[in-house]
Amino acid sequence: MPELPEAETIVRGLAPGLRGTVLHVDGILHPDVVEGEPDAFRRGVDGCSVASVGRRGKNIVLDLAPSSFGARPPTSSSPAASPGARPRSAAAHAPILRLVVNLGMSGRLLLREEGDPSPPPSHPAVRFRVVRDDGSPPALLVYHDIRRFGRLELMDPERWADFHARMGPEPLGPRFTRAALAAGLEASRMPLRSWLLDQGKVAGVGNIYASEAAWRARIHPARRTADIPAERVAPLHTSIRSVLREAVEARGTTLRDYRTAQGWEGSFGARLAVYGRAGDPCPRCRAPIRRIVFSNRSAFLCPRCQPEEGELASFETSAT
DNA sequence: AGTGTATCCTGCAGGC
DNA sequence: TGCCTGCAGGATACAC
Repeated sequence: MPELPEAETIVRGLAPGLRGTVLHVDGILHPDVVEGEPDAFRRGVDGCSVASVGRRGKNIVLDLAPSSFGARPPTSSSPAASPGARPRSAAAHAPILRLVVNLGMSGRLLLREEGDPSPPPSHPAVRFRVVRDDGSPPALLVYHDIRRFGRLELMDPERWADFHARMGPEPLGPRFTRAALAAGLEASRMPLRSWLLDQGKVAGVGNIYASEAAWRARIHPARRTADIPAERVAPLHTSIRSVLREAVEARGTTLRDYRTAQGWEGSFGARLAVYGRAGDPCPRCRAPIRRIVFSNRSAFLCPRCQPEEGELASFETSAT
């Protein structure tokens, strides 16, 4: 479900309330969402402070460091804490663990402050206590996931380096240049939609924004990337970035399950041009939007704006 | 190299 | 109302 804009929105919602706090695993209600041994996960997380909250592709990343005020007893690798020491001083040279959260199709990360009147999450999978050193009451960080396709993994620096290296450039970052995109497209025979969904090619695009970007760039989603004309690469580059940026500004797209860290819905759904709109008129040319299926997943396009250009392949289509 | 298929799981919408 | 089928924003392993 959640793609880059949704993950980015969650990160922005979590960061102010999580940075500098100490985490304790309060309960692992569904061990299947935790990568590896649940006990090891719990021991690794307990007592760590959150140095920063970030994102890589669709993944939410909490940088963890041994805390100077948490319950974790001092060890040979974490110098004894003096009372009142700031957490970040201990973090400076400590090996950083990373808690990487992939939300799958229906995952949510909800930060619930003490006294929050909203009803408790219906499908909690992992709960964390969020402890602050300013005397304020602890909050609750809940990983909620109806379908449990999401994963929480605690990564050491070596595992993180491998994970990071296997992922393509951030589409909103400086490495994702027009030239890099052109080279990547030319080197592959994949259909454009499959290429965009491949996290090793570019990190963070999912099925919604792949359809939207292809529509903006007027390229058929099944077009082989190596066959995309050179003059369409710049529009595609612009389209990928603009649709992701606009979706971030709108706090993401809520179709069903996605919520921000505060439990709110994203508003970009109202601005989708083609995704989920089979039969509706194309916002550009009024031709009916078409749904096609390939690689076992839906794609949406305007048959007039995004012609197949001689591709022999035919696709199962429907008007609804 | 790239595709189709199956798998993990639950909930919901639509057809009958 | 109830049952059945298909579908869903992701990622991976497998055979071909």
